[in-house]
Amino acid sequence: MIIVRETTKIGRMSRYDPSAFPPFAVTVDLVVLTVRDHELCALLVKRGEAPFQGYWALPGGFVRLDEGLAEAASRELAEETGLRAQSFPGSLPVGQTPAGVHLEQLATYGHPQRDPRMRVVSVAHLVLAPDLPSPRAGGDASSARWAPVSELLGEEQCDGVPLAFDHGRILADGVERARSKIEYSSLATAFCPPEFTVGELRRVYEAVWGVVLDPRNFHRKVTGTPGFLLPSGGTTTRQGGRPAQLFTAGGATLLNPPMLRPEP
Amino acid sequence: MIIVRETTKIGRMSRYDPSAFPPFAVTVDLVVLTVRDHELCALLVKRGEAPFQGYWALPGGFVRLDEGLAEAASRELAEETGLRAQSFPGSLPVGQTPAGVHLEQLATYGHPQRDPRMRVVSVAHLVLAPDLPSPRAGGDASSARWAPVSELLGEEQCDGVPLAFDHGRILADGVERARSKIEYSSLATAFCPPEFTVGELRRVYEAVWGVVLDPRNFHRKVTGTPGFLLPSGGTTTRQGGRPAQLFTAGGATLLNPPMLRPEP
DNA sequence: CTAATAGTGTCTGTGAGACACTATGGA
DNA sequence: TCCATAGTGTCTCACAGACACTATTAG
Repeated sequence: MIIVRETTKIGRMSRYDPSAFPPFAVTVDLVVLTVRDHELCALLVKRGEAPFQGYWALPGGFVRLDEGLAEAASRELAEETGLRAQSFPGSLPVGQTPAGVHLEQLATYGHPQRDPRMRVVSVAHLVLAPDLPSPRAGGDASSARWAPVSELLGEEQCDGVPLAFDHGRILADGVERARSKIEYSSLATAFCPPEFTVGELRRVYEAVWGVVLDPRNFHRKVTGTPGFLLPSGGTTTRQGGRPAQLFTAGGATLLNPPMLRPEP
Repeated sequence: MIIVRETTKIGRMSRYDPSAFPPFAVTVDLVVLTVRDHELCALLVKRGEAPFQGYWALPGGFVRLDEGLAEAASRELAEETGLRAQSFPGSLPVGQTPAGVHLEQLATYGHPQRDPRMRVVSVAHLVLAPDLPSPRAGGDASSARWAPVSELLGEEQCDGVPLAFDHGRILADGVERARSKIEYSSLATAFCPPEFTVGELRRVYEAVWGVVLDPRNFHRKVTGTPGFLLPSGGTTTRQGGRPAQLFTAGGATLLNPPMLRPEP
């Protein structure tokens, strides 16, 4: 039987007795990814207090008792970067602003010893943003930076030092989510400014996947997928060469057939 | 034991002050899916106490302070069904027993009002199991049942009554995860007994997707994908007709190219 | 025999990858 | 002029879907 009424034993209490339950702290952590200078980068903040004082960590913070998880992630994002990401209910919490900043729940990490001081369960969220001017962390610019994920992954370290807590694993999971999700969705446009060229979108795929794609086949593929790109009418030569058409993200979210990530 | 010292300033406390944090209850809920009689079914338990007394709900329970999330899900699964699912660390917590029972984290649900009594954050997990004899809920068989998801979804109700809490949405998310994951992984074998035929595997796909697949093309596809199926040598006529080769699940987890789910 | 399922072979259309070729700007 | 990038056309191979046909059991 599931129900036990003794409230003294934390591990064996009634399943839904509201007066006695094991108390957890719940936080949100953010994997904020962008493409800068042909490289996939993640936002890191420097910890100012123990434990892991002086280590780089993912931005995040406590969930308040009166706010939802996506709401908390959104608030932390705004507090630490000034970005605004709108969340709305859906099949798995996913949000996207008109500007293209994308927020979705990633996974939850709750190993009993992941925080040495107390039992913390962290609901990690993934944010995909276009290239941003420069990070600010609550006004303190020196304690936040964009770090290329290639330096962070593999060894899971930053300047030779691992990230705080289990943030190396969370970051790796977030990067893998982003890499696989741009295969079958139009999410790569979240890394682009409101108007972008096919070449700029291709460079996003190349940076996220770390590969080189054939420009001609890529062009044929993305312009031939209905709903992926909407021509905005204008052109630009900001990449040099022949003027390129400008596009905005189309309404389609799922790409069928998907973009294929080349094998190693 | 963790003590909350400052209960007055819940919303504005220091990010990592261990002596003061908003206290949450953390639970795991389980979306346990199986294929019975050509139908995708989910395990439900009947609630014996308020709120939602008498309603059907997903199995689940509190996470203990000394166990991880997958561990808690595993324990609840064993307590409520007798199944054993092994969990191990990986990119997003995923586990699979030799017998094929598969456990993975699904998503986390933490709307402030999802439980009317207190603030509960629930980490939902997805379990895929082969057809099982009959459910038992801690020995109380009358309070657990397999319900076809077709009756539960769409209207998100059961016998005309919705599931307790937000379990209708959690179930819908779990079913969608299962439906999409058998496209590009060999996870459909988790619904099969240790040895199975190509026809039995095809009926799993048909039940989960709710479609009819061409037996010849399906056979060519799955037997032609390296690492998906391993011939076990034996044959069976349990489905009638010509004896069919028996297979076990191969080592491959990702199918490339994927199985294609037919359009409506 | 018939019924049922298992398994193979063949054709066709779609689309990805490779790559030649043309188009249009700037230095 | 050269050089860079944009964009089109064409060929080939892989593979999904449709479906004819054979194989092997039970009844």
